[in-house]
Amino acid sequence: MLGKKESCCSNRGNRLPKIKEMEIPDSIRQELEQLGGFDALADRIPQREDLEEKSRIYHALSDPLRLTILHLLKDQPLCVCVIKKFVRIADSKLSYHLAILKERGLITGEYQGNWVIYSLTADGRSFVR
Amino acid sequence: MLGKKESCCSNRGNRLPKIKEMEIPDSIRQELEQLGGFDALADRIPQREDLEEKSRIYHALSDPLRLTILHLLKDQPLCVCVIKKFVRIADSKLSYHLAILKERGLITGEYQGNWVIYSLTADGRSFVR
DNA sequence: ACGATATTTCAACAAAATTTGAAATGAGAT
DNA sequence: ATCTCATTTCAAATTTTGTTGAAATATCGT
Repeated sequence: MLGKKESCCSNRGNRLPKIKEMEIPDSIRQELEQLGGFDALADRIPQREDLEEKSRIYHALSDPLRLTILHLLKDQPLCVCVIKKFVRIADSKLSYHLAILKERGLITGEYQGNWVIYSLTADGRSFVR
Repeated sequence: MLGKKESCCSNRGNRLPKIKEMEIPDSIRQELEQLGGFDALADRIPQREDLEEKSRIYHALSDPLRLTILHLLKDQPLCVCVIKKFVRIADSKLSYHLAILKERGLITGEYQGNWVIYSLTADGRSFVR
C-alpha cells in the first residue's frame, strides 16, 4: 500500500511547535496539556514499521473475496480445488489472492500430492473468529 | 474496493458439485465430510454485504497514515490543525484521508468554531487498543 | 457584508492494485 | 521421458486509489 521510503507517519524527531505557541481550540488545548502535551501525543504513535506491517495485513483483509477465503479455511484446511468451487473466478485470479493472503502471513499453503492445501495461520485465524 | 454488482463471494444458491463426485485429496474429503460437507462449508461464509462492509473498514485501515491518525485520536479528540502538525502532508491530502476514516465510521468530525474536531467512534476505538 | 483562518471539494494526474489469458511449473501416473 | 491435471507465474490491459494545487465553503470577528 505504501512504498518503503515515503515518510508517512512517524513523527518522532520531527520538531513540533510548542503547544503554547499554537492557536488551537481551548477544549483541545486543555485536554492535551493534561495528557502531557504534544510530546506525549507523539509518543502514542506506534513506530512507522509497525504501522506499515499492520496496514499491509489490513490491506490483505480489505477485499471480500479474500475474506471469503479466510472464512472457508476457518474450520479445516482446503485444497485450491475446493476453494475454487466456492469463489467462481479464474484460476489465476484465485492464485493472486491466495498469494496476497500468504505473503501477509494469514494463510500457508503446501503441496500434497497433486494439490496445494491451504490452512489458516494463527494470525489469519484471529480475523475469522 | 469492490463495486456493487460483481459477484465476489457469496455462494449461497450456487450449485455446488456433490462432494462425492469431486476428486479431492482424501484428508480434505474426510475432514470436510465430518464437518457437514460442502453445504455446511457454504454456510460458514458470511453474507456478501457483511463481507463488503468489513472489507471497506479494513481498507480504511490499510494505510499507515490513516492508522497514525487513529492513534493520534486514541486519548482525546483533536482538531485538524493539531493532526496536521504530526502528519506533515498537504491539507487536501489530510482531508482526503480523514474523509475515508469518517465515511467508514471510524471517526466523526464536527465544526467547533473555526475548527473541525475529530474523535474516534466506538468502532474506530476498537482498532487502536 | 467583508476579511481572515481552517478545512473541504474538485478535477486532472500519478501510482498502485486487480484482472485477464497465455505460458510455465509441480507432482503423480503411465 | 511423457502425459495429464492442479496450480502458479507473467506481462499487458483495466480499474481503483491516492496525490496535487487551485478553488470553494464554513465559521468567526469586525
